Amino acid sequence: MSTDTSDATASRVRRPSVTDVAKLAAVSVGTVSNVLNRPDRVAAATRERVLTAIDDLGFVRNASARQLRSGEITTIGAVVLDIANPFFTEIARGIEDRLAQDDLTLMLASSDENPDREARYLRLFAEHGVRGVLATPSHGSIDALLALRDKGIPVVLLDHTSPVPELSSVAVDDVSGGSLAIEHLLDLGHRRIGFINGPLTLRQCIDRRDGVLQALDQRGLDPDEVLIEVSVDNLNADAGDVATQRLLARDDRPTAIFCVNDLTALGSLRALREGQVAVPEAMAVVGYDDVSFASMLSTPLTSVRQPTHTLGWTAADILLRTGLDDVEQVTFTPELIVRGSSAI
Amino acid sequence: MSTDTSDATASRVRRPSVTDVAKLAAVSVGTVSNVLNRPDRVAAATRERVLTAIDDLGFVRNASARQLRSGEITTIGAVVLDIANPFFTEIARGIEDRLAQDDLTLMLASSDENPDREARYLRLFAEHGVRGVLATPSHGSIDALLALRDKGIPVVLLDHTSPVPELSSVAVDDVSGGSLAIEHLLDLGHRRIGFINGPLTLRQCIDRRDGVLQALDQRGLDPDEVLIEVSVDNLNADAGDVATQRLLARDDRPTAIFCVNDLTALGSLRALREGQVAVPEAMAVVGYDDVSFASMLSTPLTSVRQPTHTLGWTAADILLRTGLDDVEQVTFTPELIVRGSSAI
DNA sequence: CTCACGGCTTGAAACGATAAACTCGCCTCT
DNA sequence: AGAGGCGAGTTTATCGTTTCAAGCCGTGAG
Repeated sequence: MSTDTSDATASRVRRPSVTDVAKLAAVSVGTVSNVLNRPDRVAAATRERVLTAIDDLGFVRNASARQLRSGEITTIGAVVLDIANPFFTEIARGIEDRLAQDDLTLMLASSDENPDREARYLRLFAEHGVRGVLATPSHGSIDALLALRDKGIPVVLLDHTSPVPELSSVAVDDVSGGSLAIEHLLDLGHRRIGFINGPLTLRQCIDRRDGVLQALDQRGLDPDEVLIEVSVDNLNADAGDVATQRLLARDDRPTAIFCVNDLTALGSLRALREGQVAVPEAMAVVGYDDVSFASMLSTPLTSVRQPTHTLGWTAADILLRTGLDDVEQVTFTPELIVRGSSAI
Repeated sequence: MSTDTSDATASRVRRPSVTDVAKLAAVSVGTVSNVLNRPDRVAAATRERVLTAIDDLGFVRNASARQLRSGEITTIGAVVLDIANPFFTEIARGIEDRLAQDDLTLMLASSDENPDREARYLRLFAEHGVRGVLATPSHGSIDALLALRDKGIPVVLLDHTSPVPELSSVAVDDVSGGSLAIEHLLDLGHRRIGFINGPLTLRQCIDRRDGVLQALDQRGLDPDEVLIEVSVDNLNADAGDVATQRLLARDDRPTAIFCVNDLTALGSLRALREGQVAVPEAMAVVGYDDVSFASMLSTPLTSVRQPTHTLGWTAADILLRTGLDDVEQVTFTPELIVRGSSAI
């Protein structure tokens, strides 16, 4: 029995290589390579022999050696802000679907809005020589991405309009999304509005805020009077919960809250329920992203919808179509979905 | 402008290699390699010179060549059933967190319950020579996973008790989870219960069903009388919606529904709302997974909670700790979280 | 004065797969 | 009959990195 194990172990020590296959099939390595890559150049009988040998040995191509020699690459890398956020998994899905068309694989990583983590993944991708990178940049990582591009790795920004002309990007117009949300609340008559925003190091947060301010400006309203801004570090439910509690504790409690994304809004709704604040009667809530469950919440959530799947698909498509040769900057337009959390 | 582009392209043709660095720093390639891997063996002055050269050239290690020569591997692969399902993204998170401790990277892929897709990813992982594989097997893929293990790639099954003694696995006891759910409904007095289950090719679906049947048996109830089984192909909201409509159309409409996962339950709740069926008064609903938003739904969802993050973390931990040397099969116990969708 | 030693560096041989160049019969065409 | 072409294989250089035996050189012990 112990013999069994050690035998098995021994046979596992080294993966069989083309040389082993060649030996067993009594041909040269070149022929094995031909069977693998240009089967039509090999006589049927020989091909059969080689294939049997491959089967017998359990041979699997070594991707490293293959890539080293041929330079052919089948992987592309993507860094998103948070893999636990449905918004990003839907994007990932869009990416995967586009890549599958070309038989490519996705290396998916989550930066957690942490520039160090993002940098680490970008380095890793570069070392692996990925065919290209899709990234939702966090603060200050544009330079790293430009450097990547200069090294010959095509980059497409995800959910982020490129701040420089050299990078392709796919984004949703978050400024107009921010306007959409706040105008809706203003139309409903709200004049004290809480705005739970994420760190202003994130482009999404900056833009949505700009949209909010623009809309106020257009109506001649003073942001200092209308808006109560609360900032959170993470764009998740817990952060939204805490921020909402802060808003509720204030003397000048707002009558509406605009949350920078749906996860935050989820937490906000939780805090409101626990604080026994009626939604939308005592407090209207608007979220952003329109994640799949937004319509199913205790109070269906009004939210700004973005074409997530299309976003990912398009980003991958631009990457594969243009490579380094061209720059394309696409912006989609968001749409407000009004539900029970704001309208009565 | 077009000149700009072509210039840039030209400079990108070849990535700088250790040889280039060595030349610039006027040392041998061996020294460069030492700076990279065993910096303490290199004199400080030399090390500085090499590091500057690396910086100047923008040198990035070639992971393929590195892996080819040294055999050292920093990637592990994971195939889950559906990356859009929060249950699996939480698992992925657990995996990532464990891997980060050892500075390893995750290649995450989604099989969509499609054995061909799964097989393709497994092959890809094998070619890349990953350090190990975590997989939520779909129907019939156990053999492929055993073959992988025989090739020297450690495998840990994810959310799946190993049917064979050779494979490590991390799972939640879905049989007892199924019992938990159905006993809860029986305790509430329900005697006609709809059971929206996924394909019986999925182990999760089989086990939860077994748990249901066991619980009925234990109470001396006849499954044929109590249970109305409806089968869906996909474990998502739309499938749950359609299945629920089918249940509602029946003459012997049930008074409760047990959905095999929360996404299905989400769809079920949607159908019930649209059909104007009061939950839980006219229809109790129990889900499975306790995804993050289960508590926030229009009717907070009773669900069977699983330790998702821990599941992923443990799977990765077993993989890294034991490798091929040992087999560990861990089973966690699920927990019923009762909420408004079942209790009045 | 020699020799051994230790710190630092070098140079060349791998790793596994690929592709270009080449060999060797054999057939066809002029 | 000789040139040329073709099909089926083989040989071999090569990708970029790591590793390892070997070399160099100054120092302290014998």
